[in-house]
Amino acid sequence: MKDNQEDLIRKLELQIKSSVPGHSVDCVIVGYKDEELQVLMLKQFNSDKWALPGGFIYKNEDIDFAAVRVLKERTGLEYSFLEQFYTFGKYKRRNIEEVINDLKNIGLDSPLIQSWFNQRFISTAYLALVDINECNLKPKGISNNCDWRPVAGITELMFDHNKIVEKAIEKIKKQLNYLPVGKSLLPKQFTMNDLQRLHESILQKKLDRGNFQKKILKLDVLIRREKLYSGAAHKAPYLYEFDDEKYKKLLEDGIAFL
Amino acid sequence: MKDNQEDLIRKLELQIKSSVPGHSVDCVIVGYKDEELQVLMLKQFNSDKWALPGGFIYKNEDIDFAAVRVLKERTGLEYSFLEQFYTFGKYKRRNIEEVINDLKNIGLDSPLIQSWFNQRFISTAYLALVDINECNLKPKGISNNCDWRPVAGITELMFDHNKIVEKAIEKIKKQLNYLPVGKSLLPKQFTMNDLQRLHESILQKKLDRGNFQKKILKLDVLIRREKLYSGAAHKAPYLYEFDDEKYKKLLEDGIAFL
DNA sequence: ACAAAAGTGTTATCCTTACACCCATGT
DNA sequence: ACATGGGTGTAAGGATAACACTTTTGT
Repeated sequence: MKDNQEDLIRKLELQIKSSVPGHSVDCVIVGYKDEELQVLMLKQFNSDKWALPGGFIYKNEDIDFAAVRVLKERTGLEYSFLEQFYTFGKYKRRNIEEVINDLKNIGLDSPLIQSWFNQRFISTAYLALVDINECNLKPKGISNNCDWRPVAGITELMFDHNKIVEKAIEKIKKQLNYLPVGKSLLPKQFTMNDLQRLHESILQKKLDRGNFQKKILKLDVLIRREKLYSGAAHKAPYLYEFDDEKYKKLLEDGIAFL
Repeated sequence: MKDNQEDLIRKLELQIKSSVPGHSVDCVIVGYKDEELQVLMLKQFNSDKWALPGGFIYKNEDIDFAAVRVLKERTGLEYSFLEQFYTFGKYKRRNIEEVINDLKNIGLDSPLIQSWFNQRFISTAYLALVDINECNLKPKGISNNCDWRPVAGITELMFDHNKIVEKAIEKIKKQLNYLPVGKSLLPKQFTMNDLQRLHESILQKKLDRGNFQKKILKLDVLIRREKLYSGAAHKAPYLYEFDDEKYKKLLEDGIAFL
């Protein structure tokens, strides 16, 4: 137990020494489960508050790649939708006392670590859209707890992370207008109803069934597969999947669909 | 002359000491003149390349405010459209040798200054839309030249500034779909033709005169004023100005007009 | 009178919206 | 047979795009 702690301290110090000071990345990793958007959150430092997964930027690393690294570390995913969306740089965005306290509580208070976390940090935030079923959550390093939290039920987070999540969700809403986000958030095959409920849960409003279907199909990015017999007492719905070719083309052409 | 140089060095060193290391802001300040979008650019350090106006972030200053400060320093404007749009953090985004060389050439090579500019810098970029007629350009500090450059004719800039400008222009195009940018870029009063040409120069395509007029007027944010007699041999056009109240409301409601 | 550009009108077409209708399925 | 939800159809209204017509102005 003691050794483990020493190990952690040495590891963290090593990371600190090879990272850019004063700047971090935070990832809002969004998935979809139980008909709700979910954000991957973790409890760091034994804190009582949830926080976004984040990381430091190695001295010779592009910040975009730091975000890719964080995403992979937490979910195991290598390729996924990932996009920078805002940089949070308010002078007092972090409550430093809180951090130092948590560090002490968990016994990670070497001088180097203390002075590192005592800095002002500017954080660049990234939005990732992932298929939850493909994620391999692994609590790592100083965070002992890591789980999906429904967007609607998010309470007070660490620092300014509530604002970060808020801005990320806004971003998704806008994305929806020119990007069929289902490709990233749903499993490979899904029913039209699945897709509609996803859109409804993002837009927070009911959509007309018939019109939704027509609109999506007119985009010409879906392939209709065999029917899904769910065992329910009604017509079996078709399964759909995205046509990779056409999806790619849609992205390139940057076509609006609103 | 020597004293002046010493002064500059001391001033710069003072600024360096009170700034956050490794992070800067760059402003793409966009105006409209001669039927073209124009970007405010400057020649720093006697370099042969143009660069965007930028600045460092004081240790106790929000980054947003650093951008406000840069905008004011360069244009004299206090209130204007100003929005963060991207953070550029590639490891090798700046050619450090180039900078050090320029610093030497101009005689600004104290050890502190050298080591400061020798750092990796991550830069958060802001887009400002301004009315050129209201700007008071003032070359200041280490930059001896400062002027409006037409977007179309921009050649090779310092560092990754070409990319920054490119992304800013993309942003404006998107803005145009839900924000009548004329409010920020045109003088208080203008003709419908002025506004149309502005839109055309942003979208890089011709628009139908009749349809444009109807579309804009339907937005219900313009007030029609007296006619403008230009002395030309044709019907005099009306002057228009934005209705501040309705414009504000439009922004709040976030109404799309595409 | 005429050219030039401003303001307004007309029409066909497309897209959106609301809702109705029929179809397949398991009980 | 029937309730349930899936797929498709229709008609009204609104937006868009192309283009024509009328008006005002200085020469």
